[in-house]
Amino acid sequence: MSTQLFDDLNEAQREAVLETEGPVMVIAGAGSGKTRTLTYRVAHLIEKGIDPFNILALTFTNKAAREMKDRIIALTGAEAQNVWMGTFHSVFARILRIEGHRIGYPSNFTIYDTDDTKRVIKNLIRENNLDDKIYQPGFIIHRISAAKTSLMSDEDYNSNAEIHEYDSSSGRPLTGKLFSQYQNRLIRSSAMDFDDLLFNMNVLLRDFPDVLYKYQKKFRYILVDEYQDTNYAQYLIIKKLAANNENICVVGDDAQSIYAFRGANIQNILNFRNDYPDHKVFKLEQNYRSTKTIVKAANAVIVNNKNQIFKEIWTKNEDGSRIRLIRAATDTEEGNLVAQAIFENKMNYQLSNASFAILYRTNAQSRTHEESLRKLNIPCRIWGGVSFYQRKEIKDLLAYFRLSNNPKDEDALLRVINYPARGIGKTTVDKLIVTADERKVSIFEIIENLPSNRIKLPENTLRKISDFINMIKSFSVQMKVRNGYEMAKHIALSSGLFKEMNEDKTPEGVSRFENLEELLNAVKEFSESPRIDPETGEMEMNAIRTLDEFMQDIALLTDVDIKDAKDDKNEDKVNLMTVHSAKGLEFPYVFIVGLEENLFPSIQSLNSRSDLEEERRLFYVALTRAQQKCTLSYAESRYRWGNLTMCEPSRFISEIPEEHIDFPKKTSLKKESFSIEENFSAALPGIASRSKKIIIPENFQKISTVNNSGNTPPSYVEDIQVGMEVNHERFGNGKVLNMEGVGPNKKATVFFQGIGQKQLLLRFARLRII
DNA sequence: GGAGGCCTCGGAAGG
DNA sequence: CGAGGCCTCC
Repeated sequence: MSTQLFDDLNEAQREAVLETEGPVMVIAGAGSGKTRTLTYRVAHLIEKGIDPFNILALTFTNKAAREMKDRIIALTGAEAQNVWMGTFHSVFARILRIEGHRIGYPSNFTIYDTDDTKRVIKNLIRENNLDDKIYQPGFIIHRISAAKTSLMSDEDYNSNAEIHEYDSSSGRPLTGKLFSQYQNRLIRSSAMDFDDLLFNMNVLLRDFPDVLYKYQKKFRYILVDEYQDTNYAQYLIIKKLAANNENICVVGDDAQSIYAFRGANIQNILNFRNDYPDHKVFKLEQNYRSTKTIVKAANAVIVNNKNQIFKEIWTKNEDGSRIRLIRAATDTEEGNLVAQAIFENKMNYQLSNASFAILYRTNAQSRTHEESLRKLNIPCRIWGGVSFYQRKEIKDLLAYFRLSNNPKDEDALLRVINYPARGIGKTTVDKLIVTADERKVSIFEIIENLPSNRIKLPENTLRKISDFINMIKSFSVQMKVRNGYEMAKHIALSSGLFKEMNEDKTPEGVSRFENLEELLNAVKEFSESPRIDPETGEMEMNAIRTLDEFMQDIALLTDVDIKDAKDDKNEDKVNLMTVHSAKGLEFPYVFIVGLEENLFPSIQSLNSRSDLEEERRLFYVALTRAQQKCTLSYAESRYRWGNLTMCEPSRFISEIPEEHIDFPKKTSLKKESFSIEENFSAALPGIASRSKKIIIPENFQKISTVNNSGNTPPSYVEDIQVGMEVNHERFGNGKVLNMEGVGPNKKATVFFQGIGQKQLLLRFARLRII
């Protein structure tokens, strides 16, 4: 196997694999075989006789970890299962479950995700009677997260004069107080948020020399993927763990750093040479993925960034076809043209659907493309978006699991104490919160001993609370011993959640119910898998897998990690995803859509140069996903939140040298625009009065009415009928030809024909007339 | 205490 | 547009 192992590598890759001792930095350009190098490096270590238990490999996504592990197992055999490989968060959560008792955390602590955090912060803002316009939850969360990431505790935060000055001058002097309250609430809930996992890991390594020593000894070889995306807290953990052996290998590409917004510090990779003076650097510059055209175009774009490590990406691959640019009149047309291009390529070259990817800047763009593809009967899969685990029904059931696993978990308790409704209302809950705050214990501890706590509540309410708590207590006891799937089903039934969901027969309700079943399926699959002892690596075939075991890392999972019963991932479908989630992937044919100023680059990035550089790196990542062909597209007008806006093509398009890109020949639209508000009024009296002014371009084939009237069913629709005459100054007289889906909460579509071949589409979506 | 109407306001990205 | 929150009414 060894010979084969090295035959598969080029010289730079081989050197990076063989240099196992001492600090090593691998600068890996896009498509240069980075994963292969990392995989083979670990395989080589195992072949050399290093115990897999002594190898720590950190990645950024669960998917990357899983794929790498599978490949290593394929190379070296099953013992590679024992390599400590996972995301920073999952590996440190695992360690914190073992060592956390030293800093006051039980091993069953709950991990709060961003939604949970947001709920807690919102509650605190309300309890403090603060104005959430000034104390915006998002802002407070960002301040707290940034502090934790730079290893600043709430005490540090509150005793720092400069910070206090900053918060005061921005009108939020109580930010530090909220930080402390938030932290107290987490601690009394036995919970950590994502930042705490990294923060507390640092505390452990800082304050407990024996822990530091234990893990330094254990992790003799450390590998870090995507090093350019590490933040300070992560950087410091790695540095401490590696301090003794210094067998550390970091792999990254500064040109693909796209997570500065969440604290990733590109300086970590730039400073590696200072941290480890004896380091060796290997640059992987040969691209195996893309055509010459794509590589050159990407190089020409990224060269516009000031901040970067010099490297020259090149390829032996063929020239390939030029990059194509699609210009569309509207977002809908963009979707149709892209779908059509996919259809044609598919037919002409006999390609599978999975050869195609549509990459966009924001998830909101996915819908148009999904619809366009469906019209041509091309199946597609949308990656990411609203995560499975963020759906309300899933969070609710998980909250029951969480609460049973850790009754101190206040966020879980508040979520389900009255859902499904059991007569424990807001007034009661507020009373409980106040009492818990006064006595500095968790709400569960208060309601566990309601009589002795002498809280004045009606007899009826007391009984309801006591029923609830007995139910949770019984769950708690059972969940440690019963089979996980049985237990999950039991909770879903006796909590009343299943019944609640099952009664809703609307399509949304049915889908929610199916989601719950899917979660149960995930538990089932887990319950049926063999248990692997984390210490010895041995498989225990007959061990009962319980629900509290399942709950360990649930907050760290994303929807990509759950096996979707309704959608086999091997099915042949076109891939739709954001550029961020496309990182690390490659496709023969890539479409980068929505290339408009204010969208890609995003409007928020345009104020500072560093943000714009990150957007450019993002575009670079998008381009370098393509193996064979790359097509760019933009629309000249786009609906955003119901408003039609005019768009300019992205500046990034013009950064591609003309020799590599085909511009569309004909101008499809003139740049002028006009308002048709008055004409609307004339044509359809009463409607335009409630419509926002809309601007449509000349020669425009489709327009929609726009309104902001909320979710009220249209009551007027009878006023517009098929056959009705409409007058339009520009398009002439027409007739309403068709109306679809008229009715409460539905969209009414009205077609009418104007002069010549033009057709106007009016969409009266939930329009209200006074 | 709860359901549902009505209005406001946001607007990216992952563990 | 649509999620979330407030407010009213039952």
